[in-house]
Amino acid sequence: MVETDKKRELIIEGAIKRFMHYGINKTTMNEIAEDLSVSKPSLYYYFPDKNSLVLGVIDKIFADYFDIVEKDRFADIPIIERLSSITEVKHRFFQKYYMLHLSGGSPDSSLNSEELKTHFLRMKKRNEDFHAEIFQKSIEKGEIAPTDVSKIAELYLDSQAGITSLCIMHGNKELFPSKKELKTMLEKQLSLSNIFIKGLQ
Amino acid sequence: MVETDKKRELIIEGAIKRFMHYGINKTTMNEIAEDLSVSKPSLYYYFPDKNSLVLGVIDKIFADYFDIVEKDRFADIPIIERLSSITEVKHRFFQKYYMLHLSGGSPDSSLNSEELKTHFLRMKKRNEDFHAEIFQKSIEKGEIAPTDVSKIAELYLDSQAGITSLCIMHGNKELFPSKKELKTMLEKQLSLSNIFIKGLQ
DNA sequence: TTTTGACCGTTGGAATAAAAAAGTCAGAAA
DNA sequence: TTTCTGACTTTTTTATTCCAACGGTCAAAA
Repeated sequence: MVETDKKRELIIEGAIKRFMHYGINKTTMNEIAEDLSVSKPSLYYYFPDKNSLVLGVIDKIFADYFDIVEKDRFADIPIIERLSSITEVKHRFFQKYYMLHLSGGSPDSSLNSEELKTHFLRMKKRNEDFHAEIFQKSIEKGEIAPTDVSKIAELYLDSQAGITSLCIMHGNKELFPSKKELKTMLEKQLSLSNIFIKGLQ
Repeated sequence: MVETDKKRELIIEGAIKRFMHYGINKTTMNEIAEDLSVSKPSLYYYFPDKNSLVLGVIDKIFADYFDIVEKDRFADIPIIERLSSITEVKHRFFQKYYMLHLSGGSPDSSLNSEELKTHFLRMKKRNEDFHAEIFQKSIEKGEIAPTDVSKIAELYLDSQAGITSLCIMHGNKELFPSKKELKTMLEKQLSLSNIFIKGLQ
């Protein structure tokens, strides 16, 4: 069983490599199989369908994200620095996995299953809870005034995601946002984050 | 000449009615002409092409918007109330002209000419200048701390537009956002606006 | 100056065919 | 028994064709 999990991990990593370069829709199960020097049915032995594989990929990416941002969960860091560092992590992930279009709410996929959507909502919820906790701790430290941390966390994340969304929409219709756009996007997110926190004091 | 302008106005108003209901792409020049009980070449006598007509329509809508929001430009109103009322006006326009997809940066149009884009940028700039002025006056009144009002106006408007953008993207893939989505969108924009202003104090 | 019927070149959407992808299965290999 | 595969079927995507409908023009009438 542990061998099986290892294989699943290997497949997911292989899939990620392809997805990062060509996106989910432009990557076929055959290509993933060939990369790993196995047959397509082998893939289907470990994943019942492409959807499940995509789900596995997304799970791994989010797990990596949460691993990083939750690392100093209990460290005593001013909330402004805390959120800035999270924004930068998110920015790295955004660039790295841009081709998967994870920021659009649903990934680059006609495999636009309900399963995937609910999964996304779970991730969003987890991120909101995580941020709510940050706000809660900050309130207890007296950095910011007491509020409904759930609501505020949602609003904060929406305001940040909104900037990303704008960047994607207004972007040149190229495949990839330019370095310059990415830079101004990050700057805006950091500025907005700082003003937001200040507004909660 | 003043007669010509009147006719142009009439055509624009007729076009707006169709655009509001069916969007720009799904409205034909013939339909607009028939609505006004004239022939298609008559339209082309007043507007060289559909692009120009669309441009006229957009100009009118934005003129209406600026007429309303700039009305109490010199009134002594607290900035929070000021921006709230602007947000609500914008919200009304967003709903009313939703089918034209003016919020997406470029309108619902394969007529996606450069002319149109630059025009949009001009409108955006004007709105930014207008908001910068509001921030500037607010600084002079001592409501908020001095800052780079241009930068702040841009960031403020991006944060608001970002929420709209999210609402459009995440929305059910229906033609029109639901009443509920619209309501939460407005609430988020108002909350964010208030926090933003507080963050500038 | 303004308006029109008749006309032309282009385009976008429906329909179809062709290609490629997802997914299955009986059976072999380990 | 668990893992894997070649050969297969079914579904989806892409390419192609075609035609109505659209944007746009023009000579001539009002």
